[in-house]
Amino acid sequence: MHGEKHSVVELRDIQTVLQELRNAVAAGEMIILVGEMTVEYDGRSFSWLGTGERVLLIKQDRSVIVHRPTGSEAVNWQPPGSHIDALEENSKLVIVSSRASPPEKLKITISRISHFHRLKLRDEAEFHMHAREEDMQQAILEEPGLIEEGFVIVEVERKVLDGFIDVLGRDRDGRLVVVEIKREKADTQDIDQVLRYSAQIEEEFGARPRQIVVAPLMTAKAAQKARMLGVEFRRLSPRRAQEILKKRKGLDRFLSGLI
Amino acid sequence: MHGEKHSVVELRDIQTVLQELRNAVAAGEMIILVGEMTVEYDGRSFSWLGTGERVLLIKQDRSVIVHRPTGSEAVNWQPPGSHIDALEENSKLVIVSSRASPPEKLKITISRISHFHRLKLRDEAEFHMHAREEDMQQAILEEPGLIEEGFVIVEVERKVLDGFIDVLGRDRDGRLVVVEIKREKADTQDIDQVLRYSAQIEEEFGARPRQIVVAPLMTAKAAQKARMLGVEFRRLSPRRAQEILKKRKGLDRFLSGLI
DNA sequence: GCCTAGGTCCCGTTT
DNA sequence: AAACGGGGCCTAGGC
Repeated sequence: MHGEKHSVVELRDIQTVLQELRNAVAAGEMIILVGEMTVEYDGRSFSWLGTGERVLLIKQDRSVIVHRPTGSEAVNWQPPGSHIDALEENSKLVIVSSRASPPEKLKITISRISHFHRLKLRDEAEFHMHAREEDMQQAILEEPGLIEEGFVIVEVERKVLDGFIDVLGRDRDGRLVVVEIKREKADTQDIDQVLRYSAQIEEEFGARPRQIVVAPLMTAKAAQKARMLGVEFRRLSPRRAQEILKKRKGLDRFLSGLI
Repeated sequence: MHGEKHSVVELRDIQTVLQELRNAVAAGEMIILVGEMTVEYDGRSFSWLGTGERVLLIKQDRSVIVHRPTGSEAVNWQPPGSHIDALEENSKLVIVSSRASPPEKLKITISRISHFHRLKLRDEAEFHMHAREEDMQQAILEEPGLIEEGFVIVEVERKVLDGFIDVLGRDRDGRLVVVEIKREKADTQDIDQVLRYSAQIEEEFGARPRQIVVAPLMTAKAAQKARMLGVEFRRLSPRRAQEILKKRKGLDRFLSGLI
């Protein structure tokens, strides 16, 4: 770690911890603090968490995260860029993180510290994620036949009044098709959504489009609703979409190698 | 901290770290590890994160969390209860967390360790949160007049085909009222939702109910849609609901003190 | 700033 | 297990 410092500090050195904390925040360092604390939040809602032992992270972008000893989610947090204050109050270390918009404040009152680290972490790596809805969309753009023989793309992410149509296309008969893509099991709301979009396309183009939901599965209720309302279903999993894209990429490389 | 152990371990002691890790997991202790690592995830989607310095938490319930030096969200994680394996691979420490349903696997390959802690944290505190939608509902139940003079509750969380009606009531004229509560700004989908529920109530009771959306605000489009379709709006913020509840609680305490 | 949608969302609750 | 909705959701993208 570059310029790394670390130290274990007793709470009686509260002024030392305060100084370390302020210096670390000013220097854009990360802080890991383990200890006994209470946490209050006041903002979009408000919450109270009584005394217990937790892990506090203050990151290099001044985001603040409090983790309890169980659960994959942080119990309290403050997003990056917030203002951080540290002070002594009744012989306790108090950290206040606040931001103006939306107005919210996180107050952490620390009564015992068992670990305190300052660190400057270097992490320039890119994060790549695949098998998302976007990959399914991309696969359909590259192979419109996934929808059906003769399907052609008209527009992607077309804005309608209150949302975006994943794919707007035409079938072999020239009829408009509103396509809604779901990475996971499609539910009744997804059926509602494609119908909402379809109604707006109908109003605009003067002809009723077909509606197709693309997903690996549908809930039983969604399937029933879809049948009743004439919404069609095409099975496609994000995983298969990803495989299709990989194959095409390999093919592209091969073809460009030939030139 | 009770039974606390901590140690800073060099990666050359990889077998020692392995043993510490396994013992800690077996003992239900929490691990904090800071170091250089790559992270692969394969499951509901898949992701790749190249080498960089991060903070790894393995919690007492075997949830796994990887934090980068910025951002309030973890970059990779695995939920509580997963199975954790630790092994040596090409002179690196590899931690694999996996679960069967849904099938997913997180592989963390650690090439350098700068901090390693085992800790048993005690945290029995209850977490309380207020000013949520539930508080708004509760306030309406205790003071139906918040909806309007003469409003009475008929049923709460009534199940309809694809959802639950927050509050079903009757106005002073005995007409049914479908109430939909939103903690934040209500949007067009919320208008659709209350109309969908209302249609089902109409079918069941044979009379068209009124529809009321309770929220602190509405988006402009939602307001327009509501006006067009006869959906009414009552302004109520979660904050005010919470204050009303607090006042009533104080009053209850006062009255019970009188008995 | 508002609005909209995706996410390995997580989490609780109920069937 | 599946389904459903809330959440301080967070985050990204458009306008």
